Amino acid sequence: MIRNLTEQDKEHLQEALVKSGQKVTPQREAVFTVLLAERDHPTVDEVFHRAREVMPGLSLATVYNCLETFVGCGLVRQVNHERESTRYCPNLAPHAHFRDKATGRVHDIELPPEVLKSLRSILPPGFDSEVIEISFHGRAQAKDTHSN
Amino acid sequence: MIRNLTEQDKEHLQEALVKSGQKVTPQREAVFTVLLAERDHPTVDEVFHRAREVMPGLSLATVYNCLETFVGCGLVRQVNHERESTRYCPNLAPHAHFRDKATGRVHDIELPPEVLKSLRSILPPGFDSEVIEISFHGRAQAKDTHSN
DNA sequence: TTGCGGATTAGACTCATTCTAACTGTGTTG
DNA sequence: CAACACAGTTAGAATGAGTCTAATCCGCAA
Repeated sequence: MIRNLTEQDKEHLQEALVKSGQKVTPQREAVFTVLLAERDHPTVDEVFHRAREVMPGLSLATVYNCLETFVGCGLVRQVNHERESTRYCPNLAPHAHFRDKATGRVHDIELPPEVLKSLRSILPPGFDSEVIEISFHGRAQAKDTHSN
Repeated sequence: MIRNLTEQDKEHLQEALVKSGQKVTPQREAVFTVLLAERDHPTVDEVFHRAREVMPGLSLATVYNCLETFVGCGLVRQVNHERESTRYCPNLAPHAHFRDKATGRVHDIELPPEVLKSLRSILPPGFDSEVIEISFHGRAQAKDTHSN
């Protein structure tokens, strides 16, 4: 179910947008709401269909635009797996992704700072990395209350 | 320059193909040769153009087929970065990839077993991963004699 | 020599994403 | 108030990596 944004979420959205010189619009609120409602790493198309239930005139192009904007101002992360459609994830804490071979679902895997550090340490001198992406692919028999 | 396969490389190719019930063909040899000649993680298109210099009639579809076959029998790995074209890499040792923001080049980063182990350890029970992909994205001032 | 099956081929097709050009809505300036 | 600027939105066209299809090729076995 898509519920409304909490005051806190709204502030978060507004702050991030305004900080990077952009506006809060109904479409952006709708898309952001969808992302927070079900943290299951939806594709653009999934976001589009969910958001349409709330805002029927919304166009696919706008969903692409909104998501790009959010990525640009650090509100959400893109998750790519092989060449499948890009998915979006509002979890900003450093984490890895696990993609279930059987269901296709993506699960967040917590990434302890010391593991992150050991990863950074394998880079030879002269290599300076801003982004590290870690993705597992395999099977999960998890009961999965929440795919996050 | 594209030089011929060494005897060892040929055996490697033949063994892997035959083991999974497939044949050595001139096209497969040509594509494999290209991959080994310059280990710069070429895209399908790049492989196609390089291989054509040696085998002008070669078709793009065949290059796709060959590469898929090689991946299937464990001769090469696919490397994906965001939604860019898939690249191919004949380095089978466990390693991470570093993608240079400035040049777009992909460098292999050695992955020590203990780091790999610590990565595996972050998976909650019930998660069983066959493949781990690690990719860095940033800047490298490396002198780069060899992008491998 | 005929037939079988895997491999190759050109070209059509798919589909996520990007681009384009028109339009909207809001705020600003004269 | 009218004209304008301008970010955001929109529908639909365009792009391009990858896949599919159907015809052909080729080596080998009967």
